[in-house]
Amino acid sequence: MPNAISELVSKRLTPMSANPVVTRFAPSPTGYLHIGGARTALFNWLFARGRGGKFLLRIEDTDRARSTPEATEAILKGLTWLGLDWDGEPISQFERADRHAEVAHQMLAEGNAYKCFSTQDEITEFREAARAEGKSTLFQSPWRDADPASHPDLPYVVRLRAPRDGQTVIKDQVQGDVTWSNDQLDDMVLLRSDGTPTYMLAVVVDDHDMGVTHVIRGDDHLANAARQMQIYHAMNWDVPVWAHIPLIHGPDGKKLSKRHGALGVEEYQAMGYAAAGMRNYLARLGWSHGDDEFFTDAQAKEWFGFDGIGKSPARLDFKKLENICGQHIASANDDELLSEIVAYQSAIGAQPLSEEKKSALYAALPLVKSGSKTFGQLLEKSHFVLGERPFTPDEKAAKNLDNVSRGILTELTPHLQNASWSRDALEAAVSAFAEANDLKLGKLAQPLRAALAGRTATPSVFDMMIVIGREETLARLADVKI
RNA sequence: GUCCCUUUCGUCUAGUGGUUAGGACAAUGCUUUUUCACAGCAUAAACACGGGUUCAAUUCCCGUAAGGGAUACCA
Repeated sequence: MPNAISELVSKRLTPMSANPVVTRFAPSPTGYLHIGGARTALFNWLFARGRGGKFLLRIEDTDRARSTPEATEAILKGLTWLGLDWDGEPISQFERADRHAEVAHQMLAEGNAYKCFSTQDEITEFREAARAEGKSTLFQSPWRDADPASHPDLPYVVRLRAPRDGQTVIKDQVQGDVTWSNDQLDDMVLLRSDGTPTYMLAVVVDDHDMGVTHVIRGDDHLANAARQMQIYHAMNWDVPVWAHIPLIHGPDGKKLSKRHGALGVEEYQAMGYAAAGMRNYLARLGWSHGDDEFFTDAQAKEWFGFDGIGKSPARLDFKKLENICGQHIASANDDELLSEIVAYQSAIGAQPLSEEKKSALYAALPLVKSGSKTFGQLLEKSHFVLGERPFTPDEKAAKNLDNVSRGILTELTPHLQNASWSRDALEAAVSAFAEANDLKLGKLAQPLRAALAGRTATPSVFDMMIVIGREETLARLADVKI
């Protein structure tokens, strides 16, 4: 009996970890890249990149009915937006079906697997009966020990001859030691009756062939790890280090649904979040490094490890996401910020900015980036350089442009005409005018703001005047003149 | 049904056999301010419950409850 060993034990971080790290992200292309998948990818990326290892991509497209090239495209696009770069070409699991079958046949030849001729109807019937009686629904194939001479000439599946005694323990980096009694694990199907490999087989073969050293994935796979380990053992292959991370839940604590959070990452891009902020927020969800909340990629790569990963599922909190993104926008380099904004606009299908507007926006970035949580807010705040004369004030701004205010602005205009065009001089001129007319600065600044930007949320009026220049400032004031 | 996992402020989390249980987001109030925002200060806010073990339990053990996951010829 090849599987007579009574205990299968996976390994912990072993001295093997001195070898180069190889991680992988293995999405199935049945839809967009959702936020949970994105975080799994991020963790794998962080772990590999922080250790000079490789981060590979494998598309698990063996489910032909549900897999689409569009979905693969969307996933790659999502990862690219998030800034998670992978090594080499993505591997198609489907294309490796021959190799998977080869391994299954090897197991068959070595007696670690067997042909099972039970039909699905028979199995279903068995399970229903077992459930009705409250007994274990684990299917025990009658063919496990059948004499090959008795095999009928019918379609069959290949099943693993799994150990029935003893236990299987996964030394998980996040969950700790998790133990299954082997009698809880049935003889899983390796090859379907049409000869195609099952996921369980394909994952193990691919991870092995790709040289994956650390498998970091959602804890919905924890139970799979136990079964997969039996395959590793049957093939006498090195077992990777496993880390099963808790899933992400929606804000209500329920499983993610379309209503809250289970959006494609491209939706997050369209909502105007900065990719760096997204990475930071996602990394912080379920992982921590002391009290650090805001950090760079370089820090995350250096700090990230299994120790900091929590065991309980985390909820999505858009407020915090916004806050973190705002901090990243504020601290971003202007050139990178500009190109990210351009990408954002194209993602939401907005008119691309002219070169002229782009440089105007670039000049305004230092003024608008500190208070903006999303690119949408940043752009809105930048209206004073992006809009065209004559500015149509929005509702709130219009309130600051009643006849009285416009009269005041008309009187103020000559003082600005004569002022030298520096921030200090302008501020002095406006303050002096306010004082002379017994006005509070705010009384004056609000209409001025409305005239210059047509908005109420803008940078300082003096900063705006510097950015748009004397001529434009005076022209905008002339536009609202009585 | 069976198996596995989880549980610290509303949320993300730090943390420890003896702490005033810390931080962040959100909330509230105040300060600053030419608006929004930013910033600063302050307030409120948590160890799921029940048993043990212990001089001492949020921390260790056992239950209970609640949540989640797995139980496929899906991935």
